[in-house]
Amino acid sequence: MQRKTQAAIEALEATESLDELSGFIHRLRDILEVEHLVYHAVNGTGGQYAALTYSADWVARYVAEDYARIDPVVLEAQRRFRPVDWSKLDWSNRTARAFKAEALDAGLGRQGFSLPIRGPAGQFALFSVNHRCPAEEWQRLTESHLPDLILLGHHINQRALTIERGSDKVPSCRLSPREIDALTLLAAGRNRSQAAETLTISEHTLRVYIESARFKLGANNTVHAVAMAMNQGLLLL
Amino acid sequence: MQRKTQAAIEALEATESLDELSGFIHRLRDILEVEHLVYHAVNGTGGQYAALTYSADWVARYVAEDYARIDPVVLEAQRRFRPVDWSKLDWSNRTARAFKAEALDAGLGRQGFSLPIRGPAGQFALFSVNHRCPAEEWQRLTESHLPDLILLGHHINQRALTIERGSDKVPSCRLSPREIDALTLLAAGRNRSQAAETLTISEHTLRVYIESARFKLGANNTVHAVAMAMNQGLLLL
DNA sequence: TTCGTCCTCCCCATAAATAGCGAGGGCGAA
DNA sequence: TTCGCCCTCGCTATTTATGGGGAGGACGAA
Repeated sequence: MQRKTQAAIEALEATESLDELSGFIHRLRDILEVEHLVYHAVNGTGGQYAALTYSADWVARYVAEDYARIDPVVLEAQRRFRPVDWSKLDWSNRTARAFKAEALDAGLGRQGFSLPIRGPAGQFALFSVNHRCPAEEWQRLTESHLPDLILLGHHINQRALTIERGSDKVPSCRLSPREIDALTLLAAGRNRSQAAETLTISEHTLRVYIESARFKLGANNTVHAVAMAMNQGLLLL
Repeated sequence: MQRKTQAAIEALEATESLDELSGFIHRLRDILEVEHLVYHAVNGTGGQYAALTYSADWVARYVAEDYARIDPVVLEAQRRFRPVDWSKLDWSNRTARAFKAEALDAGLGRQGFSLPIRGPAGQFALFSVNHRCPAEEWQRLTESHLPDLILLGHHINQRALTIERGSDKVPSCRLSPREIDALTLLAAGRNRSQAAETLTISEHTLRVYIESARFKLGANNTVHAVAMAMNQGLLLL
């Protein structure tokens, strides 16, 4: 397995476009001998990209119905660091059961897990493996392959980031220290007068920083500026 | 090496407190036979924790001078997904050179790299390896050990999260879909009337959602609420 | 059924942020 | 040295957000 992973990662490095990445995902599915493989990324500014082996029908329905909002796997993975085993989630409520029925209908296997991956600027991706086998076999599979899959997931994400913007680095404008201070304090919940007091400057000066930051970031207003700065990892809080 | 990593991860699972984690870092440093090892985490709400082998003096100075704001390694790692090789950074400007001189003075080796690790709710950690050896040897070391170190870093972070709050799950309040919609649009730069128009509801209704979200999140104002929601990964944008 | 939560709508007064005009000194790069 | 950027301060007017009070229907869980 380790050898296979190494080979897969090397093949991955050769992918130059999102199409090739999709092809890679399909080949990797065959190599791993599982039912489905999904890489799905959402970047901090709302752009989405997926490379997956699900049927086009299921993908279309998932997107159209905005299932990401109710999919228990997505909801759980967003709050966790560890891989999420699908069978260990709460499928008891009505929406979850309906969703699961639809998923099985669309050809998904009953076993699966999803690996949350987070990148810079609020980027979030899920690398999911889906399979059709007895629970014990699935248990063995996941335990033995998890380290390799974690590594693979991270490399895929890194590759996707690199393809998307030529590097995995977030392009970010430079804010001056004071501008960062100002936005940080606002993000922490202070209003302008409190923030100015904290920085021991006049409220007007603080305002100048906010305006300047807004201008640099191309933000429409303060809320927007803070959100953008957070997305770009400019605020240490 | 792979065997060592496996053993280390198993030992890691047995740590039950932050002190034990610190002890683990020290032992791991000896096992890896490197100069220094650092795990440093910042959670979304500003809490910090570090387990490291640096001298107490250097740590005290780093914290007192708020070096995280100027440390080129930290600044670069925040915008990247891949490990950051210290030697490949820009050390040319004045502050960076002064910082490097101080670091070398404090007993750090010239070689090093840092692995950015991101958890839920805006959590960010750096797992850094520092060593004292010729550049070519360092090159070989990093190349051969990188996969293991990535795995180790993630396990350490997971362990730290688990120790800190009993699980790696983020306790987060539930926002209703409309509340999420409202905050998301505000974060995207729209004002209330525009956001209301987008959602085809009255501006007043939108306001109710924002207030409700503010209340649930315990936020002082809208900017704060958006920042908190982003930190908790509640906004998909 | 009842309770809680969510979604939707309205008015009014006050607090806060935004937009516009200024000004001057410091400090580094070209 | 000049140009640009950063830091600092003041005034005024307008727009926008917040806080307080209401109200009703839908829907799911206990």
